[in-house]
Amino acid sequence: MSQSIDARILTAVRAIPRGRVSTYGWIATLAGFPRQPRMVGYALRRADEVDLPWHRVVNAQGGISPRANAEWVRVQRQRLEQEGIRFDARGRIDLARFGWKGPSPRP
DNA sequence: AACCTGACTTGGC
DNA sequence: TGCCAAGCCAGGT
Repeated sequence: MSQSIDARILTAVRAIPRGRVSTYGWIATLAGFPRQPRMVGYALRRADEVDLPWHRVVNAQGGISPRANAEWVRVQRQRLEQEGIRFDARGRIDLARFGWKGPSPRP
């Protein structure tokens, strides 16, 4: 296909439903790049798309990954809480409850 | 054109 | 539990 890696990753990110979260690893797999979660982070870092729900992507522990500008970490948590997502005392999300691994119907 | 740097995950001690 | 190495793309200097 002629789509760039970034484009495919961003497409997968856009599919995450509101009120749910996905991980770098899951998104990588959905985009067709299993075992390359770093690519997801890199793509998001470069992304400038305004409507992209980047805040719904968290790390495998259900936590928000640190980045250069710590300000965005706060923004991300705030946005997730607005969507009804709960954080535990350690600042982590219960992936078994809020995690979204793909378009397959959730039981 | 080489070199550096970033939103990660997993397996092995 | 925790630290380490490997896997590996793009854009900026």
